[in-house]
Amino acid sequence: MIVSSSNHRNHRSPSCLACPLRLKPAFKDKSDEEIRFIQAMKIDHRQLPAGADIIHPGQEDAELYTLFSGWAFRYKSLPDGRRQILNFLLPGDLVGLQASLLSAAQHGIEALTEVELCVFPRRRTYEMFGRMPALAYELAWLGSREESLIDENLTSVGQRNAQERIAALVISLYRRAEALGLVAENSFAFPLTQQQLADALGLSLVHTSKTWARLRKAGMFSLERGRLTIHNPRLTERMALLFESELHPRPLI
Amino acid sequence: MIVSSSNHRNHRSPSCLACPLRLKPAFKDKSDEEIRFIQAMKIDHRQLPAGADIIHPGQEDAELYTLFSGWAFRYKSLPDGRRQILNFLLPGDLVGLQASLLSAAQHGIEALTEVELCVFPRRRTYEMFGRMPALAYELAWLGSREESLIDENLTSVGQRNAQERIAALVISLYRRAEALGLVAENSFAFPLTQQQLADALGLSLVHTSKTWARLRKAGMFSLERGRLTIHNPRLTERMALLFESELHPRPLI
DNA sequence: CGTAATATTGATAATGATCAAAGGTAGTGG
DNA sequence: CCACTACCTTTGATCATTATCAATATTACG
Repeated sequence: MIVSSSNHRNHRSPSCLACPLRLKPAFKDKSDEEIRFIQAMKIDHRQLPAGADIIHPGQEDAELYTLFSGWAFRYKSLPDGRRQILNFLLPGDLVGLQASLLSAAQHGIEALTEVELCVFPRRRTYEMFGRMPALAYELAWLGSREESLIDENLTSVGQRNAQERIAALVISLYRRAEALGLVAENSFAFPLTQQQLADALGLSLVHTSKTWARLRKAGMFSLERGRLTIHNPRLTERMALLFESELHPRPLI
Repeated sequence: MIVSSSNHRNHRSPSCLACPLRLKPAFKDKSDEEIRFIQAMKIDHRQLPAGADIIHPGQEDAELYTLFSGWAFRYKSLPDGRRQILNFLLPGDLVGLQASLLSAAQHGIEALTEVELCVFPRRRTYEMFGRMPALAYELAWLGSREESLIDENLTSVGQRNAQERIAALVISLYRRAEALGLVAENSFAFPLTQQQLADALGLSLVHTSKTWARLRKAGMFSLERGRLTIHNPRLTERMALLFESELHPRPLI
């Protein structure tokens, strides 16, 4: 399913000034002028069902989006069908910055749940750099933050074993959900299938299922009616072998 | 070894207008005005030996660099010493964009060979966004290109087997060297140790050595006096399972 | 209620990790 | 120029983790 069909246009487009995402702790304060500029740039507000393609691999005219609600993921596929999920996108995340700066998308982006997207014209990205440097800087900042997330995933897949990878992924999503105010009593909505987990972790479906079950039975977390509860976040962080950059001016070894 | 020591300052700082990197096919044309602005921003030209830290993990005041000559790599370490090499940096690449936009470096950057760096003040990055939007856009573009490289590495480490990973890494470096005009008769300078290869591929040193030897004996490439020759680049690309995004509007599966 | 998608489990195979030891190579200093 | 050292590479043997195959629950949904 391709985004460009207009059936999903939502005419009750919310005002950016009143955007609920502005209230979240994770969001920096923006001036009203900037918000008005964003509002003027916004050309659409779209709703898409779970499983929809937001950007398909190779697409050359991908617009720039902001994820207003729901989850999505970026992925890359090999010619034989294997695919790697690169990172997950949560509300407030920028969608398609890389695709709109490069001439063609080197990856796909798919809606994981039903999503709402704010749509901005890629053609005017360059204009924005000229007229709203603070926003352009913010864009670059968001891009760097995404890169940092991918760095973390690459480190996971390259160096951690199955248990550690699951712990790292789960705690990373937990922390992000927490920053958005989506965590209540250590639990948050967790819409991933095990196939998607496997594709993100670089593991087979079967091994993912077994390791997931083992950690669940060991009491690391539980999953009920689509909500994941992390019983001891700090412990999970330690099992994921997180945190080193703060400690060592030079890598240990 | 930390970069900030001034022993490595080189007072014969070359003019940006005459920068040899401007001549390379990979570089877009910039106006003389932009080049003069870059020249004015440039505060130093540094030389560092192989193995030197350019940015260390957690560093908060990392400057922004351009790699003038030599190779470097970005990496992340786990508390127990395992490390993942995230990507390699070749001449003309931006060094430390992520570190200068985020409050602290989430990774380290190390010189792989002796390097020369052009140094720009991180404090003035923001100023540049206001005064030279075209350059700011270029910066964001370079950042996206780096992210795209990491996406590719993550896909490799998550989905490809040892042979395919080696083929993919080797061909990726080959293509980048080619774009810089560093390839002659299918061969280019290749300064990596097997430990660094292993850390980039997410494989053990021993398995890397064995697989590397197997591919060498199978005739994929040869390595003599520090130069790698790829005997059949197209074939190597196919063995790496490269290229799908151009072909499929939707992933096969 | 039936059907398709998703999750679980057991058995076996393959890939890659670890351990250990021995060659190479380059650089240093006598 | 040789000997010494440190680092890097190669190789064989064994072990562990993860993949694959196959069959059976379970859940979600029209």
